[in-house]
Order: sequence, then C-alpha cells, then structure tokens
Amino acid sequence: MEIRTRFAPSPTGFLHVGGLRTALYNYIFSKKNNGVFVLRIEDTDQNRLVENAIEQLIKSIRSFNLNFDEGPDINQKYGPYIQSERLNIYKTHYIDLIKKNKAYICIVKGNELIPEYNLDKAFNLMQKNQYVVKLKIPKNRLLSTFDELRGKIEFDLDLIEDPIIIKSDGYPTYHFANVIDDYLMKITHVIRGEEWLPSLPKHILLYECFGWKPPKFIHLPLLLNPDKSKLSKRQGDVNVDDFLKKGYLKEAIINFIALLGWHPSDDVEIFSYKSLLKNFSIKKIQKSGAIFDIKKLNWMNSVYIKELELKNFIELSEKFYSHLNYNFENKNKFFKVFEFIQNRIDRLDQIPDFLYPFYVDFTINDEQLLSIINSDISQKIIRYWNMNLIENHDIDEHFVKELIKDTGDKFDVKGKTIFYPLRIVLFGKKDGPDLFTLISILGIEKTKRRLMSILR
RNA sequence: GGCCCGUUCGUCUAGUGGUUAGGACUCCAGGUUUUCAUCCUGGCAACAGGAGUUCGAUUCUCCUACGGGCUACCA
Repeated sequence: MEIRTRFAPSPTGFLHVGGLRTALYNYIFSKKNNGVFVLRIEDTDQNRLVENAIEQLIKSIRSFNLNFDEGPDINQKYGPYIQSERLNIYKTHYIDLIKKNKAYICIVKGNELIPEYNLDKAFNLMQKNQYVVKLKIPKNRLLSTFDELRGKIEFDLDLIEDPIIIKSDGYPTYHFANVIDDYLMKITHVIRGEEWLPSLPKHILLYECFGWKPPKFIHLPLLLNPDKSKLSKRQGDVNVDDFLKKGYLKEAIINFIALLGWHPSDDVEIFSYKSLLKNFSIKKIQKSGAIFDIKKLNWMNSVYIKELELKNFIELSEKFYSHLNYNFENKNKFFKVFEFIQNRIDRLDQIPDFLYPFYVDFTINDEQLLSIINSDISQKIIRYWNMNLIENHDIDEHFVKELIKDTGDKFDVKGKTIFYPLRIVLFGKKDGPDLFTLISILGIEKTKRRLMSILR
C-alpha cells in the first residue's frame, strides 16, 4: 500500500520550529517509502486567522525543500486541501452521524447548549436556530488504542465529555475535520505532536462511527524550552524565519531539529538530506521531550558554514552585508576578508562586525586598548613597523615573520607585546587575524596610514 | 484536581539481562597557532528512588517521586 503522510498546520502565523520538525519527519518518512507527502491547511478557527499566513507557511515549507506532492496549490487529487473550503464535505458527514444516532445537536441559547436527541425535532430546529453538533461518547467502555512509538494506550471513556465536532459558526473543530480529511485523503500514517495524544480516543471513536479503518498514529515528543515547558516564544525564537534572519543555514537547522527526538544507532551527528533519508526510522524516534539547545545549533551551524565553498559562503552571506555601504570593489581584498570570516563565525549575522575593521576607519576609544598602544614600547614597535613596511617592496608572509623576529630581537620582547599594539592599531582589537593576513588584506598603504595615525 | 505520556552526563543522545555505560554540544586542561579563532589530544559529568523477577538488573514488572501534555464552540 502507498504510504501517505501529511503536515497540517493552522495558518495562525509563521512556521514554528516544532512544526518544521513535524513536517520534516512526515516528509522523510513518506519519501523513504516512496510515498506521498500532503500539505493540508487547518483553518477552521476563523478567529485566529492571520493574513498571508498560508502563503508564508507554504513558502517556508518549500524553502526547506519539504516539497509536498499534494496541497493547496498543487495536485488536487483529494482536494481541496484547505479545510474552510471543505465545509460541505463535513456537513454530509455530520448529518450522517446524526442520522446514525452517533452525534446530536445542541441549540445555542445564550451561553447554554441545549441538546435535542429527537431526530425529527432536531432537523426541524436546525432550520432556524444556531446549533452545535456533539459526538456521543459511549459510556462504560475502556477504549484501547495504539501508538506506534508508545504501544497500547487505554482510555476510560466515562471520563471524556461529548466533544463538539461542529461549532455554531458551522465550522468543524479539529477533532472532526482532522478525521474526515485524513480518511478522505487516504493518509496512512499520522505523525503529529504529543499534545494530541489525549484526544486520540475521540479520533479513534470517530473512525469507528464511520466504520473506517484508522491510520497508524505516531505522536512525536514535544520540543521544550530550557525550563522543560513546551517550546514557546518568550524563551527564545520559535519561528523558523527568525533563525533564517539570524543567519542559520537551512541545512544546519534541518540537521539540528532532525536530531531533536531522533537518532540512529551510530555516532554520526552531521546529516545531509540524503543521509537523513537513508537512516530515518520511526522506531528510532525518542519518546521523551527534547530541550532546544541553541548552543549545539550554533556549533552545528558553524560546521556547515566552514564546509561551504568560499563562493557559496559569500553568496549566502549577501543579504547580511549588502546593506552596508562599503566599497567592495577590490575583489581580492573582499575574498580574503570573507575567507577570514568564514572560520570565525557561527551565524551569518555576525558578518558585519567582522567586516567593519576592514572597511571603516575606526577610532579606538577603549581605555584598555588605548593604554596598550600608548605605552612607550608599543609606540617604538609601531614606529619600527612603519619604518620597515615600505611600499613597492615585496611584503610576503616570510617578510612579516622576519620583521616580527627582528622586532623581538631589537626590543627584547616577544609574543603579545608585539602583536597586541599592532593588531589594535590595524584591526581595533587585541585578537584577530595574524599580522600577515591583516596587512595583506588592508594593503600596505592603509596599513601604514593606520600605523602613523596613532604615532605620537 | 482528573486523565494521558515520559524519566541514561547540564543539554541532544547510543546501548545492553553480565559493557571501564559510548558519542556530540557546553565547560575545563594541554598541544598547534609567538594573539585570538580554527584544529588536535585529554578531562569533568548520567542509568530518578524503592520493591520484585533473576545467579545477575541501567535494561523486564510494579509502586513512588519528579517532569510534561491535555482537560475550549483553539489547533
């Protein structure tokens, strides 16, 4: 049988990292099995709709290459794929349930819901009254169901109240729409968040009422805040767009969230799409929640950044530096700068800070740095370098190394005593690129200008 | 409160009826880099607790504790 999975977000905002992980697992599982991945929009709460959210969601999902085979804008095989466009489908189904006595209506009177169990009366009242539809939960029954990860789960139905399946505005609730659609869209595996586990018996019961075979259920462990509560805004970013804006690479994000709740048997940490596809297995999904640890993401992101070809790195960085009005005409310098940067950042939004000293004639204000460059020995060293760096001479790595050695011999100093003042003057910081790199990026003219500018 | 789910280093996790309980991130130390970062090496650090089953339990069962989720005309 063809494997069919779905991702079914509500258009209440941007794509959430938890949502992205759910989408990813659904996608990978279907693709691994040569199956079909479906996108369905669950917009049955008219109060929480956010403008353009559907477009945004679709854009985000596609930008991570989680290409769905069926969805609102592609391949309408079992469409429409937007729930608000399926109201008539839900209607025939709930009418069916009422007729079968599996559901009943309640007339809305102010804050009260008054049930009407008599069929004739009910259909009559429905003509000119506001009503909701409730599912009848059988009493005195233990419902036994199954989650592929957790095994058998039992629920005492006496503890569950009759849930509303159709709201008074005519829209279905999640519980109802979700079951109807998963069935009609021939979904074989429902992979969704653990927060749905408590309502599983309602869903199973609905399948029963219609006489349908339910799909397999896999309830994913939750993504957690550092304090172990369900991942939310307030304690950091949750929108994938925010991560993109900070310069996390898509591949790194995918890799990282894939490992939040899943890991194969070996010690590998870095996974491409291909290896994810190859290694993924539902059996290896974790049961307990996973804290979203930004430090590990940062590390992983830096790994992905370092692996990039310089050309690709520059290309991906474009929107993080293009707004700066620096003169990037000197391509040789430009490449050298980025080569240097690539090894030192873990997020692309850190690029401007590193670009700054190379492209802007900064002044040094920090007390500590000033006191270093103003010391007698520093001034002597800087003057010595200014004398020895001569334009039109070949200033290569060897030359700079020799000059460092000379300086050490001449002034009887070494290490930081030499490097700090020079680097502060040329780069604005004690630490950073080695002197040869620095000089070769700045060029001899600018190097000398910076050296001279602080000479007393 | 009730119901459901969960519990291996601080974090993400591997693993097994008998292991020195493995890896990664973080942190620390050393080396390389006459700075820093990178890189390399090493180190710290975990089976929630109690019963039971068993020759032997981190692993199987039960209980407790703790954590989380759900408990809407939201998903």
